[in-house]
Amino acid sequence: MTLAGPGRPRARQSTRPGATAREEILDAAAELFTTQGYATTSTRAIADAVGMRQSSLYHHFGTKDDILEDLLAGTVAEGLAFARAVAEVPATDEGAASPAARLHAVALFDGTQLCSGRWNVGILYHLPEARDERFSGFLADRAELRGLYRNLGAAAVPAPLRPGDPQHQGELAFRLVESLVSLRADGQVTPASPLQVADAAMVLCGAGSMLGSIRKQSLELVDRLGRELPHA
Amino acid sequence: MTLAGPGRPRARQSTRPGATAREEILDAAAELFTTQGYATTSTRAIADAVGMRQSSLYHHFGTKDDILEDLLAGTVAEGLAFARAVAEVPATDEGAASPAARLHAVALFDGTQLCSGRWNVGILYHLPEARDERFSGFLADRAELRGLYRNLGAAAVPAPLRPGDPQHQGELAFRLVESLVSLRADGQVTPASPLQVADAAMVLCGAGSMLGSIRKQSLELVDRLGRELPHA
DNA sequence: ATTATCTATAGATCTATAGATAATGC
DNA sequence: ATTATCTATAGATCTATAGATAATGC
Repeated sequence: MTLAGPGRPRARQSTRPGATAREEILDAAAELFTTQGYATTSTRAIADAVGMRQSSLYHHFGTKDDILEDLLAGTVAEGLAFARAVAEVPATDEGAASPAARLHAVALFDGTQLCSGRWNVGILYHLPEARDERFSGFLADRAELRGLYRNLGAAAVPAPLRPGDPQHQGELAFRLVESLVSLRADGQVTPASPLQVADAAMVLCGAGSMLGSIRKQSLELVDRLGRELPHA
Repeated sequence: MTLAGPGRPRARQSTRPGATAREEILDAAAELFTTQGYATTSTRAIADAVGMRQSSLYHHFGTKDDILEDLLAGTVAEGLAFARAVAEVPATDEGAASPAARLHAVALFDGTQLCSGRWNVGILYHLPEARDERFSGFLADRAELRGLYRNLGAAAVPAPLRPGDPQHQGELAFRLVESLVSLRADGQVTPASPLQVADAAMVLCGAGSMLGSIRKQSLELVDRLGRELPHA
């Protein structure tokens, strides 16, 4: 393995996935940020993990913050797009999208995403740094997603079961899905976890007895709308 | 306000709560670690917040890690002590401690703690740094607490309602309680939140219809055992 | 000319230690 | 003598920039 000389385009034989150097950097950063934290991870550590020099990172990203911003954006974008699509499905064709089934579908889609990536990127939400105004784009997306959960919850739960805040169950559903992040961090996720969590959200909404039909509608929604999503 | 000269014991007139310098440091560190993160918070920033010099911190703590360790220990200790006590309450006196009521009580106690401190210290669990082996004492306590939730859940849920992992509902209850941390971080906690979450855990355990009597037993447990706890 | 890398480094931290100083308590 | 503070600093980072170099593509 010949060392790349100055200026010579690096021989891209890294074991790290990614078609471009930029993607390799994002993958390495995802690994390091999620396992060691943002401030603790130096740009040098990222560069080492990719096999380039620290300063070379700056050809691909303006600042270290830009790397985190990119990762954060990547984690909500698809889930938000799916939730928007679900919220807009017309309710009136052959009854194929009850409010409860919509919420189930959103939870299932989100949960599956949180459990399936190479790294547990959902953990980035929990970084204190992520709450900074620098990342307001990400924060706005996440707030919008949370709002969609709340609205779906309000529509799904029959009025007598929701005293006080009508969006309470939706909020809990959102949090339950996000808890997959901690579950995964503790090594407790199984392939069944996303479905279990989506089901649990239904139970919280008082729809536990209708799980059979809800699941069927939900899977159909995930299948149909998931395919239509612009893929990253 | 005269500046303290070298060696002169600092005039302790800080607005920060704490009878001793050590407690003031812990309070300042709790504020900064929870809002800005661990690595991002310099020992200088902590010292400034307390009104002393950076190096003076090292009279009270050996290293920066020791400060975090102290805070982490403080956040689980009481909850774990309570959960242990609840698990050991004899079940046979006048039926005053059904498994469901025990789980409810533990969730309610924990949740109340997570929502009530001056700072949202539960967020420290989410710091990637906290998962490091350096803090194995804290990690072991937290794992034990999680185990107690799981056992209580298994005892509370009637067998036909728990296919697969018998401790699944207990695990979800644990996560639901912890989600109060994120809820609080997003400014969504109300005084009712801990009870709502404990109730939700009951619904997940299929005990929603017995909430009335469970709540009554739970409050009694919290009241009685909470008073007996060695107070920090 | 453009792209992707390199070497070298400025400038700003940050943690922890060494040693001085003054008040307190015996 | 002990305690709690201070000043000063060593030594190790860390981020981002400047400028050189070589391959590529027009």
